[in-house]
Amino acid sequence: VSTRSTAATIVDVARLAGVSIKTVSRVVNQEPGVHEHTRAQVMKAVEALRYRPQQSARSLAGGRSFLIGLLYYDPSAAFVGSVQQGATLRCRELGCHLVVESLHNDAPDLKQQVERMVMALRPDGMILAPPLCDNADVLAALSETGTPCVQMSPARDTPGLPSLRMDDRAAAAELTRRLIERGHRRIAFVQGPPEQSASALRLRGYREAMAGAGLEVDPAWIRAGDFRFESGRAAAQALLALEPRPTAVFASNDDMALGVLAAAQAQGLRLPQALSVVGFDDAPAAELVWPALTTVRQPIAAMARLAVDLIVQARRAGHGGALAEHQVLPHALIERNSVADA
Amino acid sequence: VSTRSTAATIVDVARLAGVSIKTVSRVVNQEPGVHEHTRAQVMKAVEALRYRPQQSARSLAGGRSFLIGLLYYDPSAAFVGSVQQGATLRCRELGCHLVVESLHNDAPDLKQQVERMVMALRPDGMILAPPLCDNADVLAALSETGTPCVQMSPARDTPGLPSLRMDDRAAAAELTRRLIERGHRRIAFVQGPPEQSASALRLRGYREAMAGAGLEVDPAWIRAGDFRFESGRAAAQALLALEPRPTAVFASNDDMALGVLAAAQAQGLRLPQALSVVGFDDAPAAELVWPALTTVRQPIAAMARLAVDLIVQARRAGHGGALAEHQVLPHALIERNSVADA
DNA sequence: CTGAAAGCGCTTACAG
DNA sequence: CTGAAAGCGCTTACAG
Repeated sequence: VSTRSTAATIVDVARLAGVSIKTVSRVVNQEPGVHEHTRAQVMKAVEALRYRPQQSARSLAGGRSFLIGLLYYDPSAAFVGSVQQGATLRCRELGCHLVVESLHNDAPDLKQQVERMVMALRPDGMILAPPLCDNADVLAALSETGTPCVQMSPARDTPGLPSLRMDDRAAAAELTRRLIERGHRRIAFVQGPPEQSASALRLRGYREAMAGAGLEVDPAWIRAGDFRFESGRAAAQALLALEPRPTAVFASNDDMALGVLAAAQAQGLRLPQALSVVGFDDAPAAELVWPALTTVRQPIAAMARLAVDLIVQARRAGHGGALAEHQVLPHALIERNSVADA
Repeated sequence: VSTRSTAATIVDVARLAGVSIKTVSRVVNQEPGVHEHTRAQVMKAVEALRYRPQQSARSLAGGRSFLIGLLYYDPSAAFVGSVQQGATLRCRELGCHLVVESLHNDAPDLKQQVERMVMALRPDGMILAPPLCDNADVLAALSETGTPCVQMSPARDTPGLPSLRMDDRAAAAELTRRLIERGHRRIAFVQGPPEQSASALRLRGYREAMAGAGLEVDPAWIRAGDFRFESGRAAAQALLALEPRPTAVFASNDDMALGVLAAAQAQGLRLPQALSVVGFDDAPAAELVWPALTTVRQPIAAMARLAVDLIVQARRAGHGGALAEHQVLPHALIERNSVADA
């Protein structure tokens, strides 16, 4: 015997409270202009019947679905996991729900896939994780269907398209300065892939800090990488062969930093004394290795919450309500055990 | 100018195709009993108008929401990520969508939270990741609301509650046998936490394989752990102090195996020659370390797809349609570089 | 093989 | 401050 068929509707509540369904609707949606006594009466009926408004009916009648979409490409990326976590929590607080969709960034029918989802679900808004947030097809589908969306850490800002990010350049500079404070002078740098905007920004921050401390950067210290473990390992092998050897390595992300750690340990170096290593992202693995990685924590949870807030606000303001633009959120330096004095 | 307000409805399609909306509905839902010519006509109109049926209207009228819920606790768990990935992909193929919800396993109002979600969304079914799949409040809320659900790797099976899992015991035995084949005799084992059912099963598999090869298990080789990195490291420190030293360590999961690796390397051991290590789970980090971990890959993607299939089938069979019960899916041994000949 | 009618459970726009 | 009416876009159950 399913309780489903017997679940209370707005009519049941109205009857029990002795009011019209319109009044119940007002109370449930916290609209103003209801007598306090009436409101209490209705709430009592709501509790007694355990009434919960049904999303599909509200959506059909009201044009708001209480659904927020999260579009992402790489599900294993720590970034995406944190975005999702932050977004679901905020959604619960605001009474909406998160629908997730994993899409290939280079799928030929990507635009159609997005269109299909949007037309079926009519989400109140979409959160776009990188790199999908920079995908022209995705943005076109969303724009054509009039779906509000928020870009998370996009490669570049688009006028009229709200985006949330941290300051990669500033964080990289800070991290580099921390290394310098610990006495390091020969600090190597492993870059991220050129197609990701964060790569250049982090490198710029590093250079800025080095220059600010009056330190020359030997071009041999700068190695290419692709944000993956292997590239970090390869870069470290080259760096460790240098004479004199760098005393510290700044890897543009944690996965590569793990590669640097592995390469150094394979050569029998005692860490962190023989080589200091820092990463970026505060990936889950960052504290699962030895030495635990000093790194930068992105304000992803805060960004995700804000994204949900922006969408809900825009919805309240009516369709096409303009979202606030381009915000930069504060990051945090996480100091662990991978840095020693030079 | 939002395209939303002008999106085609079933009425538009019916008019263009010169049929009733009921016929359009039949074609769109692939119901039998429509003349081939009529079907083609309707499809043409659907394409021309780019018509997509709206979830909320279908849900309200038909009692199927095309929404599937995924309930999980720890978002950073690799298991959950894989489940989600497999589920979203299958959902897309079947025309439904995945709504995710992160819940604290010990939240006081857990039951209400689940109830609230279910009453609002009326999902066609729920996928329950561990440890939530064993939570009495969650199961009660789902059962009371008549929501079909599938347990992923539950601690124990419940009659009438469908579950999907792998054979932990068999996999652990296989992995142990592989170690034995490589010449290892003194194989240590790091346990998982006692409250997780997989812990006991993996230990049993290990013991079984050892006994099968006629090898005695020294009680000192069995160390307690809690599935976390640190516990693996601590266990390894104790094991490496043994005389004679074990030549291989079977850690009950990858995170602990990483800890074993770290402890061994901290003592200057050359891996994998001086110590073979195997894990369990094939976590993302398993191939990000050196030596890359030999481990067991759970059939999570297959489990997730199956879970979606079961829910969709049950829905087609009508409310409360019974789901198939208790299936065990095949796993895979992933051999990398962390095992050397003894 | 096809369609006219009723209704799912809400919100909107309008009155009073 | 409150309510009666209409309608959102579909599917169900029933005819023919």
